[in-house]
Amino acid sequence: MTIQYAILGFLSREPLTGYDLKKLFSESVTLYWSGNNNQIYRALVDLHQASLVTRVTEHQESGPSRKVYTITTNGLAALRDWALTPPELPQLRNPFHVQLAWTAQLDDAELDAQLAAYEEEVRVKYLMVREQESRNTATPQRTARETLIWRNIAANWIAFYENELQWVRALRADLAAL
Amino acid sequence: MTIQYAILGFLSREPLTGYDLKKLFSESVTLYWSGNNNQIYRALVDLHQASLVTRVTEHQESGPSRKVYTITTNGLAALRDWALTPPELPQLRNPFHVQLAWTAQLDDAELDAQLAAYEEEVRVKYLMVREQESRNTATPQRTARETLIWRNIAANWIAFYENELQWVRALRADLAAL
DNA sequence: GTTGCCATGTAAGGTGTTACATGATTTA
DNA sequence: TAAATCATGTAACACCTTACATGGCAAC
Repeated sequence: MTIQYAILGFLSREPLTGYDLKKLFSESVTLYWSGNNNQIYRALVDLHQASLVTRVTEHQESGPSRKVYTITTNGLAALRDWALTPPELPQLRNPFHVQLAWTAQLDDAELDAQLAAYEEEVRVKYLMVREQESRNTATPQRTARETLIWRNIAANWIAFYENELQWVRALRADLAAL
Repeated sequence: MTIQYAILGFLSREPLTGYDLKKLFSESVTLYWSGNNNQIYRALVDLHQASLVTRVTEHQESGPSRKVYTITTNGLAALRDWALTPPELPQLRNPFHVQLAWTAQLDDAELDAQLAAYEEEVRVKYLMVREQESRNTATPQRTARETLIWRNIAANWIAFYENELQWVRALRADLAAL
């Protein structure tokens, strides 16, 4: 359900094609959709049927024709209504916790190897998020308020991975001390 | 796929029924399954077919008959193999970020009301997690190492919500200062 | 007497991912 | 000549949630 509003959000800045949206989603770390076609193209059909967007097909000489979607006033109203909807809690799922919880059969070295692998994964992701934020891709910059919000969303992700790194390092140290 | 291993993990401590597992999942904050019947009972059928668990039906005088599942040596081996599997990154999805990102149409008061509502939701959840951890439910306590791990998993969740609280409070202050 | 607990399961539907399918143009 | 990019879409499947269905017993 939410991906439709994420799409409406992007369209509230400028008209885009499905392909554009696909790239925006797959490049973004903060938006959690993988940018797969199935969801995006279906969502666009739904949004169009609900009159929240209009569609114009542009035939190009070189390359395939593109369908450009533009948000309608209905769409803007829907986006505003949704923005006033009660906030949901973040959903965190950490399969590694489940894995960790049941490592009774592993010896100390095997356990630490798993923790080291996790630490490395988190470190790489952390650097990726930081790097992407420093390049500052796709930030709206419409108002100072919006810029502040977008910077803080990115900061939230950075803090999350920092927290995760600290945690796994502390756990490894505690286990070594045991 | 992972819920099967989470079930195997619980069964590695003691034999349990589907109903027991359902309660364990729905009471646990760190395991992210809602504890719905559909997944659990289907997973148990699958595990049984794969010979990772055995099933014994106990007919009770008072109340319905219960099917008690016990892990097999195959099951223990499967759990061990899985514990050595490469760790996955945590998946965090925060619908509120998406909502926040597109609040350009809201005025300052409306925006802060949303942030306040989010802060309150996080605060309540945070207190719940802390409270549950202090009651220390369902901790295995088989070895010092396992106890340390379980305490740290809980600590990770507490830190996560603490981080989220700090973040939203800082953001509200920043926006107020703007 | 209605709610809650014990205990099993099924149905339906929403959400999300990977892979498949097509085909032209540009870049290495 | 192989690959990446532009641009659309479909198929299959995994995952997860809510609600439905049944029925006895205990507690308030």
